[in-house]
Amino acid sequence: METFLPKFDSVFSIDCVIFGLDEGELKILLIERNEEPFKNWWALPGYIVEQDESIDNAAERILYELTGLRGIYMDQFYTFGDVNRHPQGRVITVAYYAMLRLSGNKELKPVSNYASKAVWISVKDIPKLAFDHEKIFIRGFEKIRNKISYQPIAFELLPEKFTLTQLQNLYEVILNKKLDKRNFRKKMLNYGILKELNEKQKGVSYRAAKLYKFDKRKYAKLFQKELTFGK
Amino acid sequence: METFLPKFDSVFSIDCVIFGLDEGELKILLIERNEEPFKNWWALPGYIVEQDESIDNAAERILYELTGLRGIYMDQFYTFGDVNRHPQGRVITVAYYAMLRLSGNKELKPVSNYASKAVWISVKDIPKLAFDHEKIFIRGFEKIRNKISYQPIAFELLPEKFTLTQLQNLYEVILNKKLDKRNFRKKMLNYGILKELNEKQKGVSYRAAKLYKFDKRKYAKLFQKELTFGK
DNA sequence: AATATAGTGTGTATTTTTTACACTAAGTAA
DNA sequence: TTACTTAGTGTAAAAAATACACACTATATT
Repeated sequence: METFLPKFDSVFSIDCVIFGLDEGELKILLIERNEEPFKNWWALPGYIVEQDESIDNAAERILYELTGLRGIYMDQFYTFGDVNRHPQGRVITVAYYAMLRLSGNKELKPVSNYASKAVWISVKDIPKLAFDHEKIFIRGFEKIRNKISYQPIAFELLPEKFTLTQLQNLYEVILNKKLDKRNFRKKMLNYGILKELNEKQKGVSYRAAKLYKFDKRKYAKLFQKELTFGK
Repeated sequence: METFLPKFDSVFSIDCVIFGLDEGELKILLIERNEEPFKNWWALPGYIVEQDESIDNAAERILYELTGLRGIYMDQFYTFGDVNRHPQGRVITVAYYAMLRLSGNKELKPVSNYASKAVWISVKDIPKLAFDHEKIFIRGFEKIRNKISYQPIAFELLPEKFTLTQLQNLYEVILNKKLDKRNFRKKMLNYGILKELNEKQKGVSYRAAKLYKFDKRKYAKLFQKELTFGK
Protein backbone atom coordinates (compact mmCIF):
# COMPACT_ATOMS: atom_id res chain seq x y z
CA MET A 1 0.00 0.00 0.00
CA GLU A 2 1.27 3.40 -0.87
CA THR A 3 2.00 5.46 2.16
CA PHE A 4 0.97 9.04 2.59
CA LEU A 5 2.76 9.30 5.85
CA PRO A 6 5.62 11.73 6.15
CA LYS A 7 8.91 10.14 7.09
CA PHE A 8 10.52 11.80 10.01
CA ASP A 9 13.87 11.19 11.45
CA SER A 10 12.32 10.40 14.76
CA VAL A 11 12.53 7.47 17.04
CA PHE A 12 10.51 5.80 19.74
CA SER A 13 11.97 4.23 22.72
CA ILE A 14 10.90 2.51 25.87
CA ASP A 15 12.29 3.11 29.31
CA CYS A 16 11.56 0.89 32.28
CA VAL A 17 11.35 1.76 35.94
CA ILE A 18 11.48 -1.58 37.69
CA PHE A 19 11.03 -1.67 41.42
CA GLY A 20 12.19 -4.47 43.62
CA LEU A 21 12.35 -4.97 47.34
CA ASP A 22 15.51 -6.36 48.86
CA GLU A 23 15.44 -7.04 52.59
CA GLY A 24 13.17 -4.13 53.25
CA GLU A 25 15.00 -1.83 50.91
CA LEU A 26 13.27 -0.52 47.83
CA LYS A 27 15.48 -0.67 44.78
CA ILE A 28 15.28 0.01 41.10
CA LEU A 29 16.97 -1.61 38.21
CA LEU A 30 19.64 0.39 36.42
CA ILE A 31 22.03 -0.44 33.64
CA GLU A 32 25.42 0.92 32.84
CA ARG A 33 25.40 2.14 29.27
CA ASN A 34 27.94 0.75 26.92
CA GLU A 35 27.24 3.10 24.04
CA GLU A 36 27.40 6.75 23.26
CA PRO A 37 25.90 9.06 24.19
CA PHE A 38 26.27 8.81 27.95
CA LYS A 39 28.62 5.87 27.61
CA ASN A 40 29.42 4.44 31.04
CA TRP A 41 26.59 6.38 32.65
CA TRP A 42 23.87 4.81 34.67
CA ALA A 43 20.50 4.75 33.01
CA LEU A 44 17.09 3.16 33.16
CA PRO A 45 16.88 0.06 31.03
CA GLY A 46 15.56 1.38 27.76
CA TYR A 47 15.98 1.06 24.05
CA ILE A 48 14.42 1.65 20.73
CA VAL A 49 11.13 0.14 19.60
CA GLU A 50 11.32 -1.89 16.42
CA GLN A 51 9.01 -1.10 13.61
CA ASP A 52 7.11 -4.32 13.72
CA GLU A 53 6.50 -4.78 17.42
CA SER A 54 3.89 -3.26 19.66
CA ILE A 55 5.16 -1.00 22.39
CA ASP A 56 4.09 -3.48 25.07
CA ASN A 57 6.10 -6.21 23.40
CA ALA A 58 8.99 -3.88 22.89
CA ALA A 59 9.03 -3.10 26.59
CA GLU A 60 9.25 -6.75 27.47
CA ARG A 61 11.93 -7.48 24.91
CA ILE A 62 14.04 -4.50 25.82
CA LEU A 63 13.95 -5.26 29.50
CA TYR A 64 15.04 -8.78 28.74
CA GLU A 65 17.86 -7.76 26.47
CA LEU A 66 19.29 -5.26 28.87
CA THR A 67 18.87 -7.13 32.10
CA GLY A 68 18.11 -10.77 31.37
CA LEU A 69 14.77 -10.50 33.15
CA ARG A 70 12.12 -12.34 31.25
CA GLY A 71 8.38 -12.12 30.95
CA ILE A 72 7.97 -9.21 33.32
CA TYR A 73 4.56 -7.61 33.04
CA MET A 74 4.84 -3.84 32.97
CA ASP A 75 2.38 -0.99 32.81
CA GLN A 76 2.82 2.14 30.84
CA PHE A 77 2.74 5.29 32.91
CA TYR A 78 3.85 8.27 30.90
CA THR A 79 5.29 9.33 27.58
CA PHE A 80 8.12 11.82 27.55
CA GLY A 81 8.39 13.86 24.42
CA ASP A 82 10.46 16.96 24.96
CA VAL A 83 12.33 17.98 21.88
CA ASN A 84 15.77 17.89 23.38
CA ARG A 85 15.59 14.97 25.71
CA HIS A 86 18.04 13.03 23.55
CA PRO A 87 21.17 14.83 22.37
CA GLN A 88 21.27 13.04 19.03
CA GLY A 89 17.84 13.50 17.65
CA ARG A 90 14.20 13.37 18.33
CA VAL A 91 13.37 10.50 20.62
CA ILE A 92 10.03 10.10 22.27
CA THR A 93 10.01 7.55 25.00
CA VAL A 94 7.20 5.61 26.58
CA ALA A 95 7.91 4.84 30.21
CA TYR A 96 6.81 1.58 31.82
CA TYR A 97 6.98 0.42 35.39
CA ALA A 98 6.76 -2.86 37.23
CA MET A 99 7.09 -4.11 40.77
CA LEU A 100 8.96 -7.33 41.31
CA ARG A 101 9.71 -9.70 44.09
CA LEU A 102 13.43 -10.10 44.41
CA SER A 103 13.25 -13.37 46.25
CA GLY A 104 15.28 -16.02 44.51
CA ASN A 105 17.82 -13.39 43.52
CA LYS A 106 17.04 -13.21 39.88
CA GLU A 107 20.30 -12.92 38.07
CA LEU A 108 20.91 -9.84 36.04
CA LYS A 109 22.84 -10.42 32.88
CA PRO A 110 22.47 -8.13 29.92
CA VAL A 111 21.98 -10.07 26.71
CA SER A 112 22.59 -7.14 24.43
CA ASN A 113 25.93 -5.44 24.82
CA TYR A 114 24.24 -2.11 24.77
CA ALA A 115 24.44 -2.43 28.54
CA SER A 116 27.64 -3.44 30.24
CA LYS A 117 25.84 -4.41 33.42
CA ALA A 118 22.53 -4.28 35.20
CA VAL A 119 22.15 -3.83 38.95
CA TRP A 120 19.62 -3.15 41.65
CA ILE A 121 20.17 0.19 43.34
CA SER A 122 18.39 1.57 46.36
CA VAL A 123 15.97 4.35 45.55
CA LYS A 124 17.70 6.33 48.28
CA ASP A 125 20.94 6.10 46.46
CA ILE A 126 20.27 6.76 42.81
CA PRO A 127 23.31 8.16 40.96
CA LYS A 128 23.17 10.76 38.22
CA LEU A 129 21.34 9.23 35.30
CA ALA A 130 21.64 9.61 31.55
CA PHE A 131 19.19 11.69 29.53
CA ASP A 132 16.10 12.76 31.47
CA HIS A 133 15.98 9.46 33.29
CA GLU A 134 15.93 11.05 36.72
CA LYS A 135 12.71 12.77 35.79
CA ILE A 136 11.29 9.50 34.53
CA PHE A 137 12.32 7.69 37.67
CA ILE A 138 10.73 10.31 39.91
CA ARG A 139 7.52 10.14 37.98
CA GLY A 140 7.53 6.36 38.22
CA PHE A 141 8.05 6.50 41.94
CA GLU A 142 5.16 8.91 42.28
CA LYS A 143 3.12 6.52 40.22
CA ILE A 144 3.58 3.55 42.52
CA ARG A 145 3.18 5.70 45.62
CA ASN A 146 -0.06 6.94 44.27
CA LYS A 147 -1.19 3.53 43.18
CA ILE A 148 -0.42 1.87 46.47
CA SER A 149 -2.50 4.55 48.15
CA TYR A 150 -5.59 3.41 46.34
CA GLN A 151 -5.00 -0.24 45.80
CA PRO A 152 -3.23 -2.72 48.01
CA ILE A 153 -0.78 -3.84 45.38
CA ALA A 154 2.44 -3.97 47.31
CA PHE A 155 2.36 -7.76 47.39
CA GLU A 156 4.00 -7.86 44.02
CA LEU A 157 7.18 -6.76 45.67
CA LEU A 158 7.23 -9.32 48.45
CA PRO A 159 8.17 -12.97 48.36
CA GLU A 160 5.25 -15.30 47.99
CA LYS A 161 5.05 -15.88 51.71
CA PHE A 162 5.54 -12.87 53.88
CA THR A 163 4.83 -11.57 57.35
CA LEU A 164 2.59 -8.66 58.15
CA THR A 165 5.56 -6.76 59.45
CA GLN A 166 7.29 -7.12 56.11
CA LEU A 167 4.21 -5.88 54.37
CA GLN A 168 3.95 -2.92 56.70
CA ASN A 169 7.62 -2.06 56.23
CA LEU A 170 7.09 -2.01 52.52
CA TYR A 171 4.20 0.38 52.83
CA GLU A 172 6.27 2.57 55.09
CA VAL A 173 9.11 2.64 52.59
CA ILE A 174 6.90 3.53 49.67
CA LEU A 175 4.72 6.02 51.47
CA ASN A 176 7.66 7.32 53.41
CA LYS A 177 5.89 7.44 56.77
CA LYS A 178 5.36 5.41 59.88
CA LEU A 179 2.13 3.49 60.25
CA ASP A 180 0.41 2.16 63.33
CA LYS A 181 0.85 -1.57 63.64
CA ARG A 182 -2.59 -2.40 64.97
CA ASN A 183 -4.44 -0.23 62.53
CA PHE A 184 -2.39 -1.45 59.64
CA ARG A 185 -3.10 -5.08 60.46
CA LYS A 186 -6.75 -4.45 61.05
CA LYS A 187 -7.14 -2.76 57.71
CA MET A 188 -5.07 -5.22 55.72
CA LEU A 189 -6.79 -8.24 57.18
CA ASN A 190 -10.12 -6.57 56.62
CA TYR A 191 -9.51 -6.32 52.91
CA GLY A 192 -9.79 -10.08 52.98
CA ILE A 193 -7.09 -10.53 50.41
CA LEU A 194 -4.55 -12.17 52.69
CA LYS A 195 -4.47 -15.86 53.38
CA GLU A 196 -3.02 -16.88 56.69
CA LEU A 197 -0.70 -19.86 56.38
CA ASN A 198 0.07 -22.55 58.91
CA GLU A 199 3.66 -21.62 58.74
CA LYS A 200 6.02 -19.37 60.53
CA GLN A 201 9.02 -17.37 59.69
CA LYS A 202 12.27 -19.26 60.11
CA GLY A 203 15.77 -18.39 61.08
CA VAL A 204 14.98 -15.39 63.22
CA SER A 205 16.35 -15.03 66.71
CA TYR A 206 13.11 -13.90 68.22
CA ARG A 207 9.52 -14.93 68.16
CA ALA A 208 8.71 -16.02 64.62
CA ALA A 209 5.85 -14.31 62.84
CA LYS A 210 3.04 -15.98 60.96
CA LEU A 211 3.36 -16.12 57.22
CA TYR A 212 0.69 -14.91 54.82
CA LYS A 213 -0.02 -15.29 51.18
CA PHE A 214 -1.71 -12.89 48.85
CA ASP A 215 -5.07 -14.12 47.56
CA LYS A 216 -5.38 -12.98 43.96
CA ARG A 217 -8.91 -14.15 43.47
CA LYS A 218 -10.25 -12.12 46.31
CA TYR A 219 -8.13 -9.20 45.29
CA ALA A 220 -9.77 -9.07 41.90
CA LYS A 221 -13.08 -8.45 43.61
CA LEU A 222 -11.87 -5.59 45.70
CA PHE A 223 -10.32 -2.81 43.67
CA GLN A 224 -10.66 0.84 43.33
CA LYS A 225 -12.35 3.04 45.78
CA GLU A 226 -14.63 5.70 44.48
CA LEU A 227 -15.80 9.07 45.49
CA THR A 228 -19.19 8.34 46.97
CA PHE A 229 -22.27 10.33 47.76
CA GLY A 230 -24.44 7.65 49.23
CA LYS A 231 -27.20 5.75 47.56
CA MET B 1 26.21 16.29 15.47
CA GLU B 2 26.47 12.90 13.96
CA THR B 3 23.56 10.73 14.81
CA PHE B 4 23.78 7.12 15.83
CA LEU B 5 20.08 6.76 15.87
CA PRO B 6 18.46 4.40 13.44
CA LYS B 7 15.99 6.03 11.11
CA PHE B 8 12.72 4.29 11.08
CA ASP B 9 9.78 4.91 8.92
CA SER B 10 7.68 5.54 11.95
CA VAL B 11 5.52 8.38 12.99
CA PHE B 12 4.14 9.90 16.15
CA SER B 13 0.80 11.39 16.41
CA ILE B 14 -1.42 12.97 18.96
CA ASP B 15 -5.11 12.26 19.43
CA CYS B 16 -7.36 14.34 21.61
CA VAL B 17 -10.43 13.32 23.57
CA ILE B 18 -12.07 16.58 24.45
CA PHE B 19 -15.10 16.51 26.70
CA GLY B 20 -17.63 19.25 26.89
CA LEU B 21 -20.94 19.62 28.64
CA ASP B 22 -23.85 21.01 26.72
CA GLU B 23 -27.06 21.53 28.67
CA GLY B 24 -26.43 18.53 30.83
CA GLU B 25 -25.27 16.41 27.97
CA LEU B 26 -21.71 15.18 27.89
CA LYS B 27 -20.18 15.48 24.47
CA ILE B 28 -16.88 14.95 22.78
CA LEU B 29 -15.24 16.71 19.95
CA LEU B 30 -14.99 14.86 16.67
CA ILE B 31 -13.76 15.84 13.25
CA GLU B 32 -14.72 14.60 9.86
CA ARG B 33 -11.59 13.50 8.08
CA ASN B 34 -10.85 15.04 4.75
CA GLU B 35 -7.95 12.78 3.82
CA GLU B 36 -7.26 9.17 3.18
CA PRO B 37 -7.27 6.80 4.86
CA PHE B 38 -10.70 6.91 6.40
CA LYS B 39 -11.66 9.92 4.32
CA ASN B 40 -15.07 11.24 5.38
CA TRP B 41 -15.03 9.17 8.54
CA TRP B 42 -15.45 10.60 11.98
CA ALA B 43 -12.35 10.64 14.08
CA LEU B 44 -10.83 12.15 17.17
CA PRO B 45 -8.95 15.34 16.42
CA GLY B 46 -5.42 14.13 15.89
CA TYR B 47 -2.42 14.58 13.70
CA ILE B 48 1.26 14.09 13.39
CA VAL B 49 3.82 15.58 15.75
CA GLU B 50 6.46 17.74 14.09
CA GLN B 51 10.05 17.00 14.70
CA ASP B 52 10.83 20.17 16.52
CA GLU B 53 7.92 20.47 18.89
CA SER B 54 7.28 18.80 22.21
CA ILE B 55 4.34 16.47 22.36
CA ASP B 56 2.48 18.83 24.71
CA ASN B 57 2.87 21.66 22.25
CA ALA B 58 1.95 19.40 19.40
CA ALA B 59 -1.27 18.49 21.17
CA GLU B 60 -2.23 22.11 21.53
CA ARG B 61 -1.34 22.99 17.99
CA ILE B 62 -3.11 20.03 16.47
CA LEU B 63 -6.27 20.64 18.40
CA TYR B 64 -6.23 24.21 17.20
CA GLU B 65 -5.64 23.34 13.59
CA LEU B 66 -8.37 20.79 13.46
CA THR B 67 -11.02 22.51 15.50
CA GLY B 68 -10.10 26.14 15.93
CA LEU B 69 -9.98 25.75 19.70
CA ARG B 70 -7.07 27.62 21.12
CA GLY B 71 -4.95 27.33 24.22
CA ILE B 72 -6.73 24.32 25.64
CA TYR B 73 -4.76 22.65 28.39
CA MET B 74 -4.74 18.91 27.97
CA ASP B 75 -3.32 16.00 29.91
CA GLN B 76 -1.75 12.96 28.44
CA PHE B 77 -3.44 9.73 29.42
CA TYR B 78 -2.19 6.84 27.35
CA THR B 79 -0.01 5.95 24.42
CA PHE B 80 -1.31 3.53 21.85
CA GLY B 81 1.32 1.62 19.98
CA ASP B 82 -0.10 -1.46 18.34
CA VAL B 83 1.67 -2.31 15.14
CA ASN B 84 -1.36 -2.21 12.92
CA ARG B 85 -3.33 0.61 14.35
CA HIS B 86 -2.73 2.69 11.22
CA PRO B 87 -3.20 1.01 7.83
CA GLN B 88 -0.39 2.91 6.18
CA GLY B 89 2.50 2.44 8.45
CA ARG B 90 3.72 2.47 11.97
CA VAL B 91 2.08 5.23 13.92
CA ILE B 92 2.29 5.49 17.66
CA THR B 93 -0.13 7.95 19.12
CA VAL B 94 -0.15 9.76 22.41
CA ALA B 95 -3.67 10.40 23.61
CA TYR B 96 -4.60 13.57 25.48
CA TYR B 97 -7.80 14.59 27.14
CA ALA B 98 -9.38 17.78 28.38
CA MET B 99 -12.64 18.87 29.90
CA LEU B 100 -14.14 22.11 28.67
CA ARG B 101 -17.01 24.34 29.49
CA LEU B 102 -19.11 24.83 26.42
CA SER B 103 -20.70 28.01 27.63
CA GLY B 104 -20.29 30.76 25.10
CA ASN B 105 -20.59 28.22 22.29
CA LYS B 106 -17.03 28.23 21.15
CA GLU B 107 -17.04 28.10 17.41
CA LEU B 108 -15.52 25.10 15.76
CA LYS B 109 -13.72 25.84 12.55
CA PRO B 110 -10.94 23.66 11.31
CA VAL B 111 -7.96 25.72 10.22
CA SER B 112 -6.20 22.89 8.45
CA ASN B 113 -8.15 21.25 5.69
CA TYR B 114 -7.21 17.89 7.00
CA ALA B 115 -10.58 18.08 8.70
CA SER B 116 -13.67 19.09 6.81
CA LYS B 117 -15.55 19.88 9.98
CA ALA B 118 -15.47 19.62 13.72
CA VAL B 119 -18.52 19.01 15.89
CA TRP B 120 -19.58 18.18 19.40
CA ILE B 121 -21.25 14.79 19.63
CA SER B 122 -22.95 13.28 22.62
CA VAL B 123 -20.99 10.45 24.21
CA LYS B 124 -24.16 8.42 23.99
CA ASP B 125 -24.19 8.78 20.28
CA ILE B 126 -20.67 8.26 19.03
CA PRO B 127 -20.56 7.01 15.43
CA LYS B 128 -18.04 4.50 14.11
CA LEU B 129 -14.65 6.10 14.29
CA ALA B 130 -11.52 5.87 12.17
CA PHE B 131 -8.50 3.81 13.21
CA ASP B 132 -8.64 2.61 16.83
CA HIS B 133 -10.24 5.82 17.95
CA GLU B 134 -13.15 4.11 19.61
CA LYS B 135 -10.71 2.36 21.90
CA ILE B 136 -8.99 5.64 22.64
CA PHE B 137 -12.26 7.35 23.37
CA ILE B 138 -13.36 4.60 25.75
CA ARG B 139 -10.09 4.79 27.58
CA GLY B 140 -10.40 8.55 27.83
CA PHE B 141 -13.87 8.27 29.24
CA GLU B 142 -12.65 5.79 31.83
CA LYS B 143 -9.90 8.21 32.66
CA ILE B 144 -12.19 11.09 33.51
CA ARG B 145 -14.61 8.81 35.33
CA ASN B 146 -11.77 7.56 37.40
CA LYS B 147 -10.35 10.99 37.97
CA ILE B 148 -13.63 12.53 39.03
CA SER B 149 -13.94 9.73 41.56
CA TYR B 150 -10.86 10.89 43.38
CA GLN B 151 -10.81 14.57 42.75
CA PRO B 152 -13.69 16.97 42.42
CA ILE B 153 -12.68 18.28 39.02
CA ALA B 154 -15.95 18.37 37.21
CA PHE B 155 -16.11 22.15 37.46
CA GLU B 156 -14.02 22.43 34.36
CA LEU B 157 -17.01 21.32 32.39
CA LEU B 158 -19.51 23.75 33.85
CA PRO B 159 -20.00 27.40 33.13
CA GLU B 160 -18.29 29.69 35.59
CA LYS B 161 -21.43 30.07 37.63
CA PHE B 162 -23.46 26.98 38.16
CA THR B 163 -26.07 25.48 40.44
CA LEU B 164 -25.53 22.50 42.65
CA THR B 165 -28.09 20.60 40.66
CA GLN B 166 -26.09 21.17 37.51
CA LEU B 167 -23.00 19.94 39.26
CA GLN B 168 -24.78 16.87 40.50
CA ASN B 169 -26.19 16.12 37.07
CA LEU B 170 -22.71 16.25 35.67
CA TYR B 171 -21.46 13.77 38.23
CA GLU B 172 -24.37 11.54 37.46
CA VAL B 173 -23.64 11.65 33.75
CA ILE B 174 -19.98 10.86 34.16
CA LEU B 175 -20.38 8.23 36.85
CA ASN B 176 -23.49 6.89 35.21
CA LYS B 177 -25.48 6.56 38.40
CA LYS B 178 -28.00 8.44 40.51
CA LEU B 179 -26.75 10.25 43.57
CA ASP B 180 -28.57 11.38 46.67
CA LYS B 181 -29.18 15.11 46.64
CA ARG B 182 -28.62 15.82 50.30
CA ASN B 183 -25.51 13.70 50.58
CA PHE B 184 -24.09 15.13 47.41
CA ARG B 185 -24.57 18.68 48.58
CA LYS B 186 -23.24 17.97 52.01
CA LYS B 187 -20.10 16.46 50.63
CA MET B 188 -19.49 19.04 47.96
CA LEU B 189 -20.02 21.96 50.30
CA ASN B 190 -17.80 20.26 52.84
CA TYR B 191 -14.89 20.22 50.47
CA GLY B 192 -14.93 23.96 50.90
CA ILE B 193 -14.08 24.59 47.29
CA LEU B 194 -17.36 26.15 46.27
CA LYS B 195 -18.12 29.79 46.70
CA GLU B 196 -21.74 30.69 47.13
CA LEU B 197 -22.73 33.70 45.09
CA ASN B 198 -25.39 36.29 45.78
CA GLU B 199 -26.97 35.43 42.53
CA LYS B 200 -29.63 33.15 41.27
CA GLN B 201 -30.31 31.25 38.18
CA LYS B 202 -32.34 33.18 35.60
CA GLY B 203 -34.87 32.34 33.00
CA VAL B 204 -36.25 29.24 34.60
CA SER B 205 -39.95 28.68 35.05
CA TYR B 206 -39.65 27.46 38.61
CA ARG B 207 -37.86 28.38 41.75
CA ALA B 208 -34.41 29.65 40.77
CA ALA B 209 -31.40 28.00 42.36
CA LYS B 210 -28.43 29.71 43.95
CA LEU B 211 -25.35 30.03 41.84
CA TYR B 212 -21.92 28.88 42.93
CA LYS B 213 -18.41 29.42 41.74
CA PHE B 214 -15.47 27.10 41.94
CA ASP B 215 -12.74 28.32 44.27
CA LYS B 216 -9.44 27.36 42.72
CA ARG B 217 -7.29 28.50 45.58
CA LYS B 218 -9.02 26.33 48.08
CA TYR B 219 -9.09 23.49 45.63
CA ALA B 220 -5.33 23.49 45.35
CA LYS B 221 -5.16 22.75 49.06
CA LEU B 222 -7.48 19.81 48.94
CA PHE B 223 -6.41 17.14 46.50
CA GLN B 224 -5.82 13.51 46.53
CA LYS B 225 -7.04 11.22 49.19
CA GLU B 226 -4.78 8.49 50.40
CA LEU B 227 -5.04 5.04 51.76
CA THR B 228 -4.58 5.56 55.47
CA PHE B 229 -3.71 3.41 58.42
CA GLY B 230 -3.94 5.91 61.18
CA LYS B 231 -1.14 7.81 62.78
C1' DA C 1 17.90 -22.99 84.47
C1' DA C 2 17.38 -18.24 84.52
C1' DT C 3 17.42 -14.08 82.12
C1' DA C 4 17.77 -10.67 78.53
C1' DT C 5 16.30 -9.41 74.02
C1' DA C 6 13.64 -8.35 70.13
C1' DG C 7 9.86 -8.53 67.55
C1' DT C 8 4.84 -10.54 67.55
C1' DG C 9 0.19 -10.01 68.40
C1' DT C 10 -3.84 -8.09 70.26
C1' DG C 11 -8.68 -4.64 71.96
C1' DT C 12 -11.27 -0.73 72.93
C1' DA C 13 -13.09 3.73 73.20
C1' DT C 14 -13.52 7.97 70.46
C1' DT C 15 -14.08 10.51 66.43
C1' DT C 16 -15.14 11.01 61.77
C1' DT C 17 -17.35 9.72 57.67
C1' DT C 18 -20.87 7.62 55.20
C1' DT C 19 -25.30 6.35 54.49
C1' DA C 20 -30.48 6.24 54.30
C1' DC C 21 -34.32 8.73 54.11
C1' DA C 22 -38.93 12.76 53.05
C1' DC C 23 -40.79 16.91 53.52
C1' DT C 24 -41.34 22.13 53.18
C1' DA C 25 -40.09 26.43 50.62
C1' DA C 26 -39.98 29.31 46.71
C1' DG C 27 -40.86 30.79 42.38
C1' DT C 28 -43.52 30.48 37.89
C1' DA C 29 -47.45 29.70 34.99
C1' DA C 30 -52.06 29.06 34.30
C1' DT D 1 -55.52 31.04 43.89
C1' DT D 2 -53.93 27.14 42.68
C1' DA D 3 -51.13 23.79 40.52
C1' DC D 4 -46.67 22.69 39.26
C1' DT D 5 -41.75 22.16 39.42
C1' DT D 6 -37.47 22.31 41.34
C1' DA D 7 -34.68 24.11 45.47
C1' DG D 8 -33.26 23.33 49.81
C1' DT D 9 -32.73 21.19 54.25
C1' DG D 10 -31.52 17.54 59.10
C1' DT D 11 -30.99 13.61 61.72
C1' DA D 12 -30.23 9.12 63.27
C1' DA D 13 -27.74 4.89 62.43
C1' DA D 14 -23.91 2.39 60.66
C1' DA D 15 -19.36 1.99 59.20
C1' DA D 16 -14.69 3.36 59.04
C1' DA D 17 -10.71 5.60 60.88
C1' DT D 18 -8.02 6.84 64.61
C1' DA D 19 -5.28 6.90 69.02
C1' DC D 20 -3.19 4.33 72.12
C1' DA D 21 0.14 0.23 75.45
C1' DC D 22 1.19 -3.99 77.12
C1' DA D 23 1.66 -9.03 77.49
C1' DC D 24 3.45 -12.98 74.77
C1' DT D 25 6.95 -16.00 72.74
C1' DA D 26 10.91 -17.77 70.63
C1' DT D 27 15.66 -17.52 70.70
C1' DA D 28 20.31 -16.47 72.41
C1' DT D 29 23.20 -15.72 76.35
C1' DT D 30 24.99 -16.55 80.78
